[in-house]
Amino acid sequence: MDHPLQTAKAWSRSRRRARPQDGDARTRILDAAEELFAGGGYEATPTARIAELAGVPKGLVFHYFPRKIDVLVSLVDERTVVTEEEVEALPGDAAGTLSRLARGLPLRASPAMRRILFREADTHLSVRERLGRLNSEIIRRARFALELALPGGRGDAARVEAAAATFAAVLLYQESICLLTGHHIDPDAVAELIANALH
Amino acid sequence: MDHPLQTAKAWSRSRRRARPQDGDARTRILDAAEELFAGGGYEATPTARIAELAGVPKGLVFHYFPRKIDVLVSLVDERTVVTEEEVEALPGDAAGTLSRLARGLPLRASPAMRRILFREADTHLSVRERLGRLNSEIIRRARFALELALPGGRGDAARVEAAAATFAAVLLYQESICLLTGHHIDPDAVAELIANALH
Amino acid sequence: MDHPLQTAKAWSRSRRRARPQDGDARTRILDAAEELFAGGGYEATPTARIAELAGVPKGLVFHYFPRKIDVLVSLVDERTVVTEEEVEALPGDAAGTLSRLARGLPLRASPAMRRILFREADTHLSVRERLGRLNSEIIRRARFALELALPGGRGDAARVEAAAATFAAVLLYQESICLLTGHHIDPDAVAELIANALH
Amino acid sequence: MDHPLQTAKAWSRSRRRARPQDGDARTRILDAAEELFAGGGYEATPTARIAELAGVPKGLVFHYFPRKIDVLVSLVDERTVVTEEEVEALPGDAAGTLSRLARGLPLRASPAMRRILFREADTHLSVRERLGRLNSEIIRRARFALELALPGGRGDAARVEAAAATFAAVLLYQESICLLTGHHIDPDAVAELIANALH
DNA sequence: TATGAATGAGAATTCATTCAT
DNA sequence: GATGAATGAATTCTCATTCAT
Repeated sequence: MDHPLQTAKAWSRSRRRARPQDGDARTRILDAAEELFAGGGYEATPTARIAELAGVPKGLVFHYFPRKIDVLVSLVDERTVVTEEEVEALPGDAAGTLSRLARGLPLRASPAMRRILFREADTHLSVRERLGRLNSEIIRRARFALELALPGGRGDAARVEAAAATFAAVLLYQESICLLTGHHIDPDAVAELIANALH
Repeated sequence: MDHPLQTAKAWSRSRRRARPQDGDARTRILDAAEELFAGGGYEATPTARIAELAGVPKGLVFHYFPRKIDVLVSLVDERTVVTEEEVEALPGDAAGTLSRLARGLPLRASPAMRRILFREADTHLSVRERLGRLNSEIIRRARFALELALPGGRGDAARVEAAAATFAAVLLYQESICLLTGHHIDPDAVAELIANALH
Repeated sequence: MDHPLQTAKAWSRSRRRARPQDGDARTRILDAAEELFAGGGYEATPTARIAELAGVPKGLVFHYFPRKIDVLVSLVDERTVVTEEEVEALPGDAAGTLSRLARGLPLRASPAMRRILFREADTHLSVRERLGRLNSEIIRRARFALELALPGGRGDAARVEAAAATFAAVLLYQESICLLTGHHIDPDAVAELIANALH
Repeated sequence: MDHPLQTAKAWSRSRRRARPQDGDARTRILDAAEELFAGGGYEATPTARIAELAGVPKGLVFHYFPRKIDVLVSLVDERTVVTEEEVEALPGDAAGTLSRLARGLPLRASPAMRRILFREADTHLSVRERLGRLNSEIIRRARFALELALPGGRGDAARVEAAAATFAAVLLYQESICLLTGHHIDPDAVAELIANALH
C-alpha cells in the first residue's frame, strides 16, 4: 500500500528490508539512481554521481549495469509493478470504489519511480510501455467500478470511457502537477465528482 | 485556432512573417532549437546540432544565447503566451463553455512549444512558471464557467474547485498522455462529464 | 608628481582632463584596459570586457588597435614615460636625495600602469624593455646621489652599486609586495638606511 | 641546498624518488605543469599542452585536477614549502647571518616553482598566501639576525624592521629582477650593506 | 567480484578577429 | 569612422565506458 507522503528514501529503505537477498551494492546503486533520476532527470545524471550517492566505486556501477541505460531499465523493470489483480468493487458505490483505486494505485512504485515513469517516457521505449500498461490498467479498473455501480441501462459506454480516462489522467499526473505547478488535487474529491457525473 | 497537425516549422514560419524585423539567424536558431528540444529533449540536444540545423556557425548560438539554457528560456518567453482575456461564458451552458475552453487553450504556442513546455518544466524555473500560469488560467476559466452555469446559491466551492482542477489536469496532460500511451481523451466528453457532475 | 595613494581611476581621470585632444573613445578604451590589465592580467582580460567597460562597441577596439597586443603595447608606450632628466642631488645629503627619488620616481605612470609593467614583463618584450629602462634609470640616479654624497675616497664602487640596486629593487617592487603580501615598506626609512650604510 | 642551475625536471625527479608512491601520471602532470607555468604563465598554458608534455591523455588531467586552477594550487601546496626552522644566527655577525639567509631562502622549491610563486601570486589566493608566508619568514629571520647582532639596548625597532623588510624585498625579487631586467644583485653585498646600516 | 585509473569523443563555452554596412 | 553580427579555432570541462589488477 502506498502512502503518497512517504518519501522516496523511506520507501526504498522499507523495500530493502523486505528483500534482503539483494546485493547491497546493487540495491544502493538503484536507490541512488532512483533519487537522482527523479530529481534531475536521466540525461542530467552522471553515473559518477550515482556511484557517489550510492557510496560505491564508479566501476561497480558498470559491473552491474554495463550501460547507463540499463540502470533506468532495471529500475523500471524491478521497481514498478503494475498489479493486475481482480478489482474489488462494491456495486452501487462508484465513488468509494474509485477512491479506493486512488488510494491503492495498481502500481507498486515509490513516488520517485512514478516521476521517473513520466519524465523518461518520452525518451525510452521500455519506460513508455510500462506507463502505457499502468494507464490502461487504471482505466480498466475505473471502467469496471463505474459499470458495476451504474444502473443497468447502458448506451453511455462513451461517457463511462471518458470518466475512466479522466480519472486515470488525474491520478497519474496528480503528483507531477503538484510538483510543477504547486496545485494540489484531492483524488477523493475527483472520485466523488466523477461518480456523480454518471447519474 | 491551432491545427494540431501543423508542424512546428510551418507554425514558426508563419510567425516569422509577422515579425520580419527578427534577425534571421537568431530566429533560425530558435526554430531549430524548438524542433530539436521538442523531439529529443533539452538535455539530449547539443548546441552544435542546433547550429547545424539552423545553418549557422556554432559560435553564433552563443552570440545570441550566452548559455545553452538561455535558448530554452527565450523560447518559452517568446514563443508561449498564456492569454488572459475575458472568459466568454454562456450562463447555464457549462459544458459548452468548457468545451470551447478545451478547443482553444489559453495558450498561444506551436505544438512543438507545447511539448517543450510540458517536457522541460523540470529543467528550468521559468518553464515551470509558465506552465503554472497556464494551469492557473485554465482553472480560473473553468471555475468561472462552472459558477456561471450553476444555480445561484450553491455553496460547494470545494466541488467547483475540484472540478476545475480536474478539467485543467485533463487538458494539460491530454497531449502528453496521448503521445506517451497512445490513449486519446475526448475533451468534449470530459467537459460534459464535469458539467454534469455539478448538478 | 605621483601620489602613491591616488587610485588608478583618479589618476587617469586627471590625465584625461590634461589631454583633451585625445579621441574620447580611444582614451576610454585605454583607460578600461589599464584598469582590467592591472586587475586580472592581460591574458585573462577579453577584449570584449575592455569594450564593455569603456562603453564602446567591440568593433571599435579593433578599429584603434588591430590586435589585442597593440592595446598593451600602446598602453606601455603612451602611459609610462621613463624621465631621464638631470638628477637634483645635494652633496652630502644622500638620504634626502634618495627620499626625493622615492617620492618622484623617474616614471610618469599610474599605479595601475606600474603593476602592468611588472606583471606583463615576463610575457611581452616591449614591456620588459620599458621596465628595464626604468630600473636602470633608478639605479643611475641612486648611484649619482650616493656618489655625490659620499666623501671623496672611492674604491667602494661595488658597495655603491649594491646600495643603488637595493634601493631600486625596493622602490620598484614596493607596491607589488604590499599588494601581494600586505606588507608595507616605507621608502624614506629605506633611503635613510642605505645612506647610513655607506658611511 | 639549492642549485639554481638545476632544472625543474631534475629537481622533481629527485623528489619523485623520495615519494615513490606518487602515481606516475599525476606526478608527470605536475611536472609538465611546473615547466609550462614557469615558462609561459598559467593563463597562457592550455591544459592540453600539459597533458601532451606529460604524455597522458587530456582527460586524465581532469581526473586528478577537476579544474585547471587545481593544478596550480596543488603545485604550490605540494611543491613549495616555507621552512620555519630555528634561525642559526651568530651574535655580532649580522652580515654573515643575512648572507646565509640569502644563500638558503627558507623555501624548499625548484627554480621553476619559485618563478611560479612570484608570477602567479595574482592568479590565486593560495599562491599569494604562500608568498606572503615566505616574505614574513624572511623578515622574521632577518629581524632576528639583526637584533642579535646589535648592541643590547637599541630601541630603534623601526629601523630594524625597515632593514629586515628591505632585505626580504631584495631577496624575493632578486630572481625576478634579474630575469626581467638582466640586472644582477649580489645578495652578499646587500647583506653587508644592511648590517652596516644599523651601526 | 571490486576498484579506480585511464581514455577519448564530444559538450559547452570563450574569444580574437573579420567584415558588411 | 563606427557598429555589432558573424566566424571558427581553441579551450575548459564532462562523462560514458574500458580495463588492468
